[in-house]
Amino acid sequence: MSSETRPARGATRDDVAKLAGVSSAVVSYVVNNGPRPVADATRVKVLDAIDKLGYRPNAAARSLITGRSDLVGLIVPDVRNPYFAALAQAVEVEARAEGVNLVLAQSLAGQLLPLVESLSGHLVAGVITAAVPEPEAIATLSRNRITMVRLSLVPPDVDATSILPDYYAGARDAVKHLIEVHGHKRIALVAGSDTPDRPAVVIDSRQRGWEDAMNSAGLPTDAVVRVNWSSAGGWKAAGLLLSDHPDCTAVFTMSDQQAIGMIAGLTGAGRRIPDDVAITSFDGSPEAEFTIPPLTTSSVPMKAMAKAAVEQLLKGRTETRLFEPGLIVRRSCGCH
Amino acid sequence: MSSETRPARGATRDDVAKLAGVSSAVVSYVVNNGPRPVADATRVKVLDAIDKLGYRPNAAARSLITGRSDLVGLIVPDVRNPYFAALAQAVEVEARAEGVNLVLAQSLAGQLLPLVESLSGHLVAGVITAAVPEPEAIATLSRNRITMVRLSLVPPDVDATSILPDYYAGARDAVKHLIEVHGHKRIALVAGSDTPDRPAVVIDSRQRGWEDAMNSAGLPTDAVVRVNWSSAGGWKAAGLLLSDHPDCTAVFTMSDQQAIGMIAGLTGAGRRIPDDVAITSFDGSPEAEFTIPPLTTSSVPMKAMAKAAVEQLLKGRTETRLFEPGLIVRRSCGCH
DNA sequence: CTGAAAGCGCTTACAG
DNA sequence: CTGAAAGCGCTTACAG
Repeated sequence: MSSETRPARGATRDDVAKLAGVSSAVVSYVVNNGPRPVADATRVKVLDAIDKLGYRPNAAARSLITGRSDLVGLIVPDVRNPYFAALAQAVEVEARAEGVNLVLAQSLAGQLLPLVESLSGHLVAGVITAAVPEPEAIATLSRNRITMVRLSLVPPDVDATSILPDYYAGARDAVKHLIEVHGHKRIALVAGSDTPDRPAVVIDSRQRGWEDAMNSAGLPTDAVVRVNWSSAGGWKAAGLLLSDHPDCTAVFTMSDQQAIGMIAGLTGAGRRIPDDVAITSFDGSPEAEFTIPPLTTSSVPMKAMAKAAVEQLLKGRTETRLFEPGLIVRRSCGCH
Repeated sequence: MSSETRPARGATRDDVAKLAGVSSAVVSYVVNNGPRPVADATRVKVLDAIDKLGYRPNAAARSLITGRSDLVGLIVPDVRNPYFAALAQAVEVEARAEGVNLVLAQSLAGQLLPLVESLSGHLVAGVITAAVPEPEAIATLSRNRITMVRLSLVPPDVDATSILPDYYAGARDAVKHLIEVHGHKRIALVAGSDTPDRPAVVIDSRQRGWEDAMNSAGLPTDAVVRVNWSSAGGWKAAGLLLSDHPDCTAVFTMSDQQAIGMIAGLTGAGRRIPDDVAITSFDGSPEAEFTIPPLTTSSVPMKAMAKAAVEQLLKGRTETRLFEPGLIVRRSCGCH
């Protein structure tokens, strides 16, 4: 199944029991704070022995008997993408706070099934995914009764536990800002796609947010550019915008990475931001503060979402929850 | 020790054995391709049964008996930092190629000891760290006979297995480029530090590379700015450069994140890059392509390093290896 | 080539 | 409050 290395045996529970002069069951009671009470004097002896021996419970033995582990799988497309890096960082922090170790798996444009199979063998307490799982992967998880939580994954399947930002409201409010505060009438949408050539399988709620904001103001929604969710995609979108929709005075990009590439592309083409083209984005990533000009963006409450995801997993809840982004206003939209 | 959820029991080896009409030992032989040979006809029966039952070996039971697991710990300060994200991505890919699952742990300016203790309990095959471990953490690992590989960690302790870029040569060559190709005479160093207020505990080899390049050319090495390894640090460095070393015509930054912040800071202050201040950096991160202007940077061969780190861990080797960065020339240094 | 059996380090009824 | 004992699902000598 895998390449592995040297054994790493340390003191066992029996060693501790012997040194403390108690039975090994008592050591368990102390280590786990139950399920039987232990006299204080006994507890002290055991704790001393544990300390003296540097004893760590063997997670494998514990897993074997309890049928679960303190492992949770996290699946992201690619941690190099700053959005997923932020997501992974937040989930790791929340998981650790709950005593859970995070197994990182990247789908990198591949199938999730092998990842999920590998994770199942570890009796993971559950899987948090920010990548789209194919039906086979979902089936494997459910066969092994492993909980799956979708984090920031659009769109949620029906019945699936999802923790996600309110993409719709965030996008709508950002576009409204461009319309109502800055008076723009021609605002393009830079949509994200993993397969830019083909139309999206489902409409991203951010697109609906943009459309509704435009429609409410009686503005046209014909200027749509669909590119990868990356800086390179945004760069490409800059070119498409200038050639296909030269009359647009503003843009809403679905991700900060796209906005970063777009700024580079537009600036390289001699356009000034926000004077020639105003930009508002979505994500709220830290690097949005250091673009030139600094980027106005809808900030996703990642920490709260990560916490909710870990909680759902551990508590076994299955409700879907929406988190409101907040617009961080900087110079790229024309403010200041 | 931790919050955990529902059991996830599936078919066991005995179920497979029963269905295939063989002993459970034979199932092991098939699953593990050894250590005993199995007749082809028998193997087929077993494989069929495995398939039919959706059987996955229980990693906990296997770990318990073999004393090791297919888990490897990866410790980074913070995955949100694009450099560590790139590192984590590369290590995850190489680990998975070897059938190994990566447990992500972030030190986030805290101690490594609790992370290491948590990992030890899982009989991890080893730990790869890009964060500085304190002596207690090192002791815990060695007590549990867990191999530690330091990846891109400066400076390596004596005797520790380290996989790192040739910081010295990379920095020296980058600075030489500024001197020899572009004729700069006053080149500042933006050094990194986790504690900018205090002097660095050890001299980063990148600093020595800068110094030696300057010294060889008979140039002064008094312009040093020490800031955090972040965009925010680079932004701050821009201010310090303009106030403390206004005569510098070029800068070598130790990390791309710092360069990104520095570009934003200098541009915000009305300086043109590379005309007023030329910049060369270190890392080779993807976003360096989308700064304005695009950033010249020494590219670290992360994939090769990650592969070497995983290999060292699994093979139990302990040599230290250096990897040569390559200078990616873009516009920030004055080229093109 | 195949199988019966011991044992990895734990947890948890159960009995005291 | 404490302990003896069964058993989680595997691997691997050992015997056949």
